[in-house]
Amino acid sequence: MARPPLSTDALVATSRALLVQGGPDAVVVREVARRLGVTAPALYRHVSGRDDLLTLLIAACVDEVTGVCAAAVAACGPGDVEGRLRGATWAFRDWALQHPPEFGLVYGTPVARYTAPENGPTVVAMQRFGALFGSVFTDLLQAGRLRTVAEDDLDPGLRADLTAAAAAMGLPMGPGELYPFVVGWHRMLGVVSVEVAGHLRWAFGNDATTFVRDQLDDLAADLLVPPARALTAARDRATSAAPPG
Amino acid sequence: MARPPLSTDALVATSRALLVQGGPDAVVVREVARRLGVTAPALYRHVSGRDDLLTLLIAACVDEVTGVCAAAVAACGPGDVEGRLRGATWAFRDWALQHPPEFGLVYGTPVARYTAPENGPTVVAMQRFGALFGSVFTDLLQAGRLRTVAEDDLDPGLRADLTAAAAAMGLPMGPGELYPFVVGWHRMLGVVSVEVAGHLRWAFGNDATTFVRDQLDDLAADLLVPPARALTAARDRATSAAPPG
DNA sequence: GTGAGGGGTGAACACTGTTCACGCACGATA
DNA sequence: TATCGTGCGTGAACAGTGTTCACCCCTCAC
Repeated sequence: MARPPLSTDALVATSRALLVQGGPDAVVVREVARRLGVTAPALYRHVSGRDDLLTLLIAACVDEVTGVCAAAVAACGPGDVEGRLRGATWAFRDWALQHPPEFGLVYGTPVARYTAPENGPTVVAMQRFGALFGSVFTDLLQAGRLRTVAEDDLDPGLRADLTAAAAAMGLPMGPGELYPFVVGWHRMLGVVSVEVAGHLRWAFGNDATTFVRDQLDDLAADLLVPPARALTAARDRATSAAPPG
Repeated sequence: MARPPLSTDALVATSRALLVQGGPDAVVVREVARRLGVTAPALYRHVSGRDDLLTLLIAACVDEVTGVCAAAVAACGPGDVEGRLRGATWAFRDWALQHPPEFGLVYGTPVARYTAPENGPTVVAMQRFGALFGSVFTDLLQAGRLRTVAEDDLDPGLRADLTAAAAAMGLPMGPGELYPFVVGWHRMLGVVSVEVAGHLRWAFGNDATTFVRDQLDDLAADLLVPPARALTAARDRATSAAPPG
């Protein structure tokens, strides 16, 4: 009886099922093999070891969360830059809450002894994810809705880091414009991490949704310029960049 | 040759050394025993298993971080309530950054398959930790420096949760007064978690200190009432609580 | 002196990741 | 057609893990 060949997708799906069921320690080479109707050494023909399995799994999860965030962004009207930010943020939080083991694997405490391969699938997946949020913020910037920071107000070391980071990511942003992007990423990831890890249970039991929504709303309020002022801000940008005439 | 008896402290210290050196997976019963000049089954006379070892280790780490935060609080002048908040916050962040494995064990992604024993040493240690920050916030409140929120502005479910939580912790605070406490804890833990986990490296390499200081300063600014206004706020509280006469 | 028990020992069991020699079945080639 | 090479599987094995078991020794109380 011909067995269909082991596909990478099947390896990842099986590993993920184990991860969901029992945490990272439960993704065990022999069990993955067993579920695929095969013995453990067979997996080593397709994957270099358990770490490689985790690498593929992490990359798949990052791709998935990138997908749901991208869908939320795409669902917004063409001019609704604020909706894109809020949609992507909430999509990220929802995915995290619905997939705690996967979230923990990707964004939680680094897995012991595991280090992602340089320029491997995980880092390119992470770059795609970063690019998505980068596009949301560049849209905000172009619409004049991003509350930027004056370069002179930035600590010189910070300014240098931000300039380098923007260049590395290929984002058309100055340091004072990348700053709110980093703040947004940092605070959003923090808010979601703490919720998913359950460190709010002492206050809100098993459902901190309304509190977390408040927190993410506050974050958006800190990052965004209200639409009214945005008009003049956008005009200012336009006139300073290319004087009319 | 008489061997000194195995002390719990020795078990914890040895386990912690292994944790620091190689992450949670490296705290291995046989190796702990080996380093104590004993075989593995001997440990089971003092500890019920590996989970018990982790429980003791987590509790010890929580006690340690509680200690450094308490020291920072104690170092402030008697009236310096703002200094207490900033000192405790920064002490927490410093401890976390200097002890990433311990921080990850305590505040990171929950360890797979490990669940803290109900009312065990870890939860009482956590309660001591919570009580310390609770005292900082009650001091802020009494000094009129805490930016509270009006009860009517709180979602009813949120208000109920906060009321219950304040009662459970024995804090003399209404829901609108506990709210900034929860916000402070949530955002501080998020900020520190993300930094320690290294999820800021893409922007700041290995030293995000100045950025994180900015973030914690912003948090303090959101939580605190400036001293000038605090005078009138404190007077308002005093008069409404106990009219002079 | 004798019994009780705290606290150690080696052996064993069922797991884990990983490697090794082996073998089967296929397609290309002489 | 006969033969080779190779992709892909197998069972056995090794070193390591947490944990339990029967055993034993040393000390202390009576």
